[in-house]
Amino acid sequence: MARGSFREQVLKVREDAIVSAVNRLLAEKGFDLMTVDEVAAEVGIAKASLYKHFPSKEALAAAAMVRVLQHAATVVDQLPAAMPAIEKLEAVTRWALEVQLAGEMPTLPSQNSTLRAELLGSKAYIDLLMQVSDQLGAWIQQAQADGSIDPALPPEVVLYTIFARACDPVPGFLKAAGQLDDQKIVDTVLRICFGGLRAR
Amino acid sequence: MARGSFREQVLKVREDAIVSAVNRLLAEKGFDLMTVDEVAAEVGIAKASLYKHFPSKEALAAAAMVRVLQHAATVVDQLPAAMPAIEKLEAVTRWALEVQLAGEMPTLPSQNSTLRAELLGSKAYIDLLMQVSDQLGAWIQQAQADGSIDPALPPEVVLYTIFARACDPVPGFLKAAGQLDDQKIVDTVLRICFGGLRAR
DNA sequence: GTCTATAAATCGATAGAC
DNA sequence: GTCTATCGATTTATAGAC
Repeated sequence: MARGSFREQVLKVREDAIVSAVNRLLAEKGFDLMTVDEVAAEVGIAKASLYKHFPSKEALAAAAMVRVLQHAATVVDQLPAAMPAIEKLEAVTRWALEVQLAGEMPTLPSQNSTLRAELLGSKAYIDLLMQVSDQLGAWIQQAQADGSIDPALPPEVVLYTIFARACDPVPGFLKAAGQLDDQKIVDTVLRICFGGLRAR
Repeated sequence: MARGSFREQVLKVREDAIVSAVNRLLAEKGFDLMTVDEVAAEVGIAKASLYKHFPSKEALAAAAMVRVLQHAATVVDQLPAAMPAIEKLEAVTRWALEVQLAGEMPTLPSQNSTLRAELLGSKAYIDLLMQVSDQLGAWIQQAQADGSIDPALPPEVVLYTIFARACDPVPGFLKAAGQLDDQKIVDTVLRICFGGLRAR
């Protein structure tokens, strides 16, 4: 029925607005310093209303992580199939650095056990994480086979190193220092990640 | 007078114990999740007594950061003068990775403004930070001059990249994954930092 | 200086009216 | 579902006795 569908759409739009606010606040101050009051204020609704949509602060954070993983999965899917594996890996890493530098990459503390439990209990999160990890893992294998990535490196170290660019503090520090523009920061950090500090 | 000196020593030992507890807790759960109650409990004194030694939670964290910087300064000072600059940089980075992997590297959130103010207001912290940064900066300049570090990289990016190894999440994830022992983790992360992911 | 006890503020979460 | 108002728990920090 059209009326119900419309109301569902309104609900969807509101929840999108909530997740956007959570995403921004997570990127800006992290999970611990983000308060539910702030989220409600940014969306422009009462805190109690917020809890009608999401049952807990952890669920809010999980929703933001699911959405950023959806973005990542889209980026991964839309890379040209003909592109060499190493370039695909660089492209995804570049995307993560750009999102982070734009202040739109949500960051979660890996120590918080309550939050960990919520994430591990979210099927959407786990599925997306595995989907992205599997695709990156296949490219890493290819890149090591064709000799573009050092075959001596354990593949999971390569994967973690790429994932870690999403929460690398270096781009933020460089931006705060103000000497380099965003483009140069992304280029340099990407270059160091794949090429290392040593000269070639 | 001996009596006063003795009591001062007792005080010093107690404050060392406090800073050690703070150091461990900061490494384990970070600033936000560390509570002053926990610190007091770990030291075995009442919270009010703790506040007689340090005026705030931020001051506790700053004291831990000063001590780890003192350690870093010692490590930097004791490297053989004849060692090539690039090897000195690698040695310092290795030390930071080992300390972090041992769960003894205190980590602070860079977003917390109250904490930032406390650190920037601590002369001991600023002096040590500049001392270590200057020494590393000189080595970076040497290494770029002799061609062992890519001269195209902005020196401050190299410095930040090395500093960031102290809070790199990759070693912890690899340890949690359980596939590699500590030695191998440090070697691999160090190799990636200086050599990059790409094959040579 | 160390303790017990508590103040003061914040935060996650909920009750209940509409 | 949205609101106002508030609970209950936690946390930083302090008062005051010894």
